[in-house]
Amino acid sequence: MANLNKKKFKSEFLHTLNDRGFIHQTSNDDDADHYLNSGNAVGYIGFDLTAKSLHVGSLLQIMLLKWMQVYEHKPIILFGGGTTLIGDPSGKDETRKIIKENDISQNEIGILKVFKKFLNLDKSKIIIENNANWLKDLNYISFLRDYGKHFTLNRMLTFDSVKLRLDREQPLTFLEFNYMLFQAYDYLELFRRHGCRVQMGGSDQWGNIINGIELVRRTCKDEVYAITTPLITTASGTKMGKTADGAIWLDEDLTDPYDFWQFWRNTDDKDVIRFLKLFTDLSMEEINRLSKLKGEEINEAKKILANELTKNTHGEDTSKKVYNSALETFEKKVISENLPVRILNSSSFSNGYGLLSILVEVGFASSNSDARKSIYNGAIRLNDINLNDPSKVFTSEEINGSKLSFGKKKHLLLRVNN
RNA sequence: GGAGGGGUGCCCGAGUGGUUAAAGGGGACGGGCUGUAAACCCGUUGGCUUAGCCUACGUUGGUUCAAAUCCAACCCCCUCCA
Repeated sequence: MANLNKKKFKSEFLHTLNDRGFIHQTSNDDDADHYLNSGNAVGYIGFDLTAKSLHVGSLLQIMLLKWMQVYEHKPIILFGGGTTLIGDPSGKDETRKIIKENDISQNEIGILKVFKKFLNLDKSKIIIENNANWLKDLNYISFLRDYGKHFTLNRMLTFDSVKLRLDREQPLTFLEFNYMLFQAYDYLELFRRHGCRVQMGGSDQWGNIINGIELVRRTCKDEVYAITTPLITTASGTKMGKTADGAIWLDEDLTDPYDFWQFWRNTDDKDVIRFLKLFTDLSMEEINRLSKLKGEEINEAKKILANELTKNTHGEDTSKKVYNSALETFEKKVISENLPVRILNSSSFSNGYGLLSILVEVGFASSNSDARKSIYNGAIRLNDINLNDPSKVFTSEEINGSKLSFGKKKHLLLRVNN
């Protein structure tokens, strides 16, 4: 692979991607650059339908599609309605749970909702496909005869997705082993149907994509390309987008916009500039300016990161609101009316509002024991006053409208519902 | 099908009859210091009506005053042989 940092791309699309740190590997980059320079290129990214929405781990791929639209290429969103029935073994060290077909179609609806926030879904600007359309009715024998003959086990066994399982002594079923054939076939279908010549994806998709390129080459004698993005980890080495409370979703019903904003605000110093390049569309000039900030000033860049992302994901009004609540809570140190509200149902607290029960109810503790431990650790405050008596019982008046805090960063407004 | 090795808490990994809710490390969370950062120091990390009790070391039975530790059967994984 060429040294991409020094590489000059002619196409604006690849140039921008390279500048902003999106590119991990490309296949045949001179030809790909030429193709993407000619305007109206077609490129796709596949999305599994394994969850009811997308989280920030998918944001990088969404941004790729967005940059395609910016440079007037035509992106394809490929929903893996068919492949999700199998489960991609890439990067997984254990077999995926089998997902029901009904859930898969529900998931598609939720995921489409996310794309609507970031992309222009007008039919002239984007193609939305679902590989169930061609995979579900495939004839096994003819598929094997037509396409299976292009794949050798010798080669398939060398792919990382396979090796990982074998090395870790985890089972890899034949079902999953077939996944890569289907993804290769997807690329072929999209090439035939839409002239698609670019497939993008995370670096763990490299093997799958290369298989597709190979299949197109063998069956159509034509050249298509791969672009993979680096695996985004935080400075502390963890996978992007996971917190103790689970994934950070791009859906306000799954992750409160307040928490979404806080997630970005809490970015490690060393990650801020990289994330601004990857996850926002701020100009490089602006980002370069921010990269000169030092020490405490970096907090300004973090706020911009959080504001931009919240704006793009949840809209301008919501972004302003959660920004204000952060200012009030962390800088003015007042009880912000804009904090996430948790309603306590009076019927569940007929014996008074016991502290342990409240903590479990709002999700600050997983059990009463867990709540006790947090109290012991000095993590719990009500209106900024430390609570250290696990047997404390409040009246509804004491609780209603109060701010309950877990640690320094998690704050909720309590409301009592009669 | 045969021979051997192995299945321990979120993960890795000690533990071969009692003082083991289970060493150690990692991760995570909390406290301190800070800048809602990093690093560092300290604490927590099965559940409950918490000075006590209950459930736990692949599953099910058994031996024993006492089992993660011994025995039997079963399930799963790995290696070598067929």
